[in-house]
Amino acid sequence: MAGLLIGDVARRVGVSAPTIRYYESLGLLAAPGRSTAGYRRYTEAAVEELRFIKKAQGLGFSLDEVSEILKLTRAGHTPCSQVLTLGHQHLAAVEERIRQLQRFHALLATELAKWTQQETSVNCSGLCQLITDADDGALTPDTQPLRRHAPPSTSRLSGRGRR
Amino acid sequence: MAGLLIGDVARRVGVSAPTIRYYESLGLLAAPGRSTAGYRRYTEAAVEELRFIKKAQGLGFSLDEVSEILKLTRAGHTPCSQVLTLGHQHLAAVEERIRQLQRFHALLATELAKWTQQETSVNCSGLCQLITDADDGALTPDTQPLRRHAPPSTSRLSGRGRR
DNA sequence: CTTGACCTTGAAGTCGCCTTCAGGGTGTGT
DNA sequence: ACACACCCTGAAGGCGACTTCAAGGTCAAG
Repeated sequence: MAGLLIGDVARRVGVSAPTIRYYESLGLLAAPGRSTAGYRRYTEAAVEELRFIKKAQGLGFSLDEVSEILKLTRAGHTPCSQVLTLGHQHLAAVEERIRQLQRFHALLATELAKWTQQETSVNCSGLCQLITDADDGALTPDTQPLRRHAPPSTSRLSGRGRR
Repeated sequence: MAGLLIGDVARRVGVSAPTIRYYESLGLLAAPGRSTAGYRRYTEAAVEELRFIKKAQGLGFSLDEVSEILKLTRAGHTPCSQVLTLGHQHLAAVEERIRQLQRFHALLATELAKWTQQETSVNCSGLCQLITDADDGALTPDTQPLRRHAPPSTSRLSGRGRR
């Protein structure tokens, strides 16, 4: 009656309970009320805030940025112009990244095609030509390694202990 | 005369000296000869290897993968079929990532456009609408925050101490 | 013979975003 | 009375690719 338990919120929003505590520790999520036993008791508003955080994160904002936005919001300022600016920055970054990846894609596809053809004549003279021949033009200074594009993590589902 | 010092190699390739040592510690880069004083002495071949590593990395291979490729190469096997397999995997991953980013881009652009129009009516009621209104449809489970797209790091330039 | 820019090592710190652990309390059904 | 699923805290671990630190040794120029 006194509100949702952390696990309920977690299940509703689709994050883990420790994640929620973590957000609270960052000051991202306001500390909720507590039951006599010390259990966190959340309101629907808190669920919405959490959803907001997740959504913002999904939109490419870092937790730091989300934190900024929320601070401004809570301080009464409408942070939307800042959000807009950040948003445009993100948009530009995304565009750049897409272009980068497309160049890379074309390059990789071409190389792979070349290689699949002359399959037998494997002239990996010292260093594999596939890579050595790569056109530098497609490479940006800090091309990202495409991290975790298929992580065997059970995390996000967080389907631990249902009742 | 005995070869390049680690700093020379670093400057030539555009990485930091510790990075080179780090690669060596990973077994990525073969341990070079040493001067009587114990200084690493590199050959041009080593510079090429390092360039190879950086290029492979730029192509989206992780250091682990680069390591695999190099091990196979050194073992005399032409790793090209493996590289080919890895390459195809990367191609698929890149395609997926591009699709993801394009969905994200469309979403963000739409939201920004909406927002730029009704600029004045900034009704950030509690939580910024810009984000709250975002369509869930485009958000993938693990959309990546596009980390470090403009970090104030002096790292990569590594213009420390020239003589 | 000192200065200062280089080199050496191993260990620890950084970043972002959590997850996992250890050790313990709470609340409900049987 | 007991099991069992939940809750609490603070600390530590993990990923990937490095960077930074501490505490020294080396070498060429002035």
